[in-house]
Amino acid sequence: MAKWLVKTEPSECSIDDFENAKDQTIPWDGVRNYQARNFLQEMAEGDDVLVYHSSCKHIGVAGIVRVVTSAYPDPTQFREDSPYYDPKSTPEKPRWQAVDMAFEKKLPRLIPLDEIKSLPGLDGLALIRRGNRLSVMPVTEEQWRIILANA
DNA sequence: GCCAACGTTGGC
DNA sequence: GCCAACGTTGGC
Repeated sequence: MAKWLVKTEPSECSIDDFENAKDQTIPWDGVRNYQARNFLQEMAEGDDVLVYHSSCKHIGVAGIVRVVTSAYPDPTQFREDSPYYDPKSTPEKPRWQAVDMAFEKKLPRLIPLDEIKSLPGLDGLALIRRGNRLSVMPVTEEQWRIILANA
């Protein structure tokens, strides 16, 4: 099973939204960056994902969700009324992918970004590379262990 | 609200 | 295919 980290603005979709949805799944859509999309495509059912809250008061890793589908064409790219509409996408040649995710758990406490930055052994993690804007990224077993050991 | 860093776009 | 202009991300 691969492991991942996704960024989200909690005002859009937070770990609490997942928890409140409980048995339902939430589509992870609206990703409009090719590198991030490629990672979405690599995701498989059963993969674990760290949920990172960005652009908010308490920035950091807030919980874990699970991938419950493989990637499929992101329906929002075809909807003209969606902020994620992409006129260059067609159902025959979709540009963007989505996966469905389900709540796994909320961490006992949020692990703040500055704490993650201070942990040794995370130099390779895209999240803390300077100027990084990637919203979907792989996490190695080692990085996963280091981050969660701090929860 | 600021602004550095980055990705994308489009003219040439 | 280059690169300047522009828009967006995201921490501070």
